[in-house]
Amino acid sequence: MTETVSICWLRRDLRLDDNAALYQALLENKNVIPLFIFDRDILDKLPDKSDKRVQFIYNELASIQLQLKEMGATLLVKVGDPMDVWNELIKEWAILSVYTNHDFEPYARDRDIKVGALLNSQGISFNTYKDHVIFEKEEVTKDDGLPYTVFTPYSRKWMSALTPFYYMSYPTSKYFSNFYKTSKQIPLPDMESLGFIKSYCHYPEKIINADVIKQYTDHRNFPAINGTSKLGLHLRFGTLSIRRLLSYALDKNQTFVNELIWRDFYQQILWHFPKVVTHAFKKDYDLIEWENDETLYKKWCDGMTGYPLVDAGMRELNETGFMHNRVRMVVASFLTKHLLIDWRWGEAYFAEKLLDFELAANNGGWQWAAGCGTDAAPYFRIFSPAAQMKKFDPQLLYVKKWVPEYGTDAYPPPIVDHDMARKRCLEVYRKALKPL
DNA sequence: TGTAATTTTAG
DNA sequence: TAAAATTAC
Repeated sequence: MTETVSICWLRRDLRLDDNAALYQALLENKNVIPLFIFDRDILDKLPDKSDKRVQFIYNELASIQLQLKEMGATLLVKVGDPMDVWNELIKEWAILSVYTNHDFEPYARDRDIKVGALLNSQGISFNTYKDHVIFEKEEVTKDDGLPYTVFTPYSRKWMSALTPFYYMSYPTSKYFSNFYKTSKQIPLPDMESLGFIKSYCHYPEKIINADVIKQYTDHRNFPAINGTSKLGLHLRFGTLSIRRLLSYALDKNQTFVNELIWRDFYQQILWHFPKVVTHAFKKDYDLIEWENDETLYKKWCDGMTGYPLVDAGMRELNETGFMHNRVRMVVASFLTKHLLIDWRWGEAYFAEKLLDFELAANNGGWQWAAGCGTDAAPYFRIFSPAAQMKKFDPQLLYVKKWVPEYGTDAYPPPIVDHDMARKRCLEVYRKALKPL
């Protein structure tokens, strides 16, 4: 191979449209090849071998492959440890430069430092871009340059810093002629060779629903209403550009925009405070003496707690890979505060089950619920599952959909008494946080 | 995006 | 006396 190529490494940005790294790659080069690496380290840790997110990635790659084929180009898909793969690629191709988008997770940061060093040592430039968020890293900080750890002032600064520059789409398609041209398509490895079983799943559509955005403020808290966008999966894997979604929502609904700001907020928290992956943001909270009762944990997982709203949420999650956000808060509060089970257990369960699982947001949400996170609910803010149900599912439409036996003998009695659990939680938290 | 107990206020 | 406001956790 004598002709040089440039590679655009896709990760959580599975689209050809409005993609920062791909735009730069195509603008500055000819012979651009998009690449995806199925990372064995990540795949092998997934306990469910029919994981629907792996299938989602696979489907999207197949779709990208098809789009490229129509242009006489191809996608390159590799399987293995990223460092091994890059060592191979260096031998297989005369690589001029590599382009990719930022990923703020500790594992990804470490990986990218290593890959960058390897490429640079071979005289190959490694160019990285912001794509996944509107503002990253130090772009929105307090006046003294320190990161915000409270949402409200962060969101104000975020809004005041926002100009169209930050949500303009990258016109990638203008430069599609710069893809590496080949008549022979490189086939995708099949799911079996990745160690997974093909699964068929109905994924939330990549459609911005005008009514949902318009009515978001009034409808978002009611799980029986289809009032949320369900776009989390597409934002997670970059099948929808955050810039396109923001520019659509910006003049329509600030409440919805705030949710997108929460997304940036937790990404920058993860960037500035990577220890949150394993530790409470407020470190005294790591002193809480969790009960960690495995039997109760199992009942929570299975939606058999005897609290209808909690059980409805867990059953929705188990069956669909989705849970309404209001209910996510309720089940998280219940696990940590009523059952006194370590928030990391709940975080791990969500990570396994949610199609829209995103480390930054999931970790932020769980630490918020447990009270130990940034801008977290004070520890004495304990949701009453019954009161939440009365407020947000007064007709029991959501509960009855997921817990049809509610109200019959078949439904289990509560696994803990609310009053007792509430008082116990206050005591246990107070004990750990006494020095405050 | 909290709840429950207690106190105050309107009528 | 019930609703509203306040307070404590």
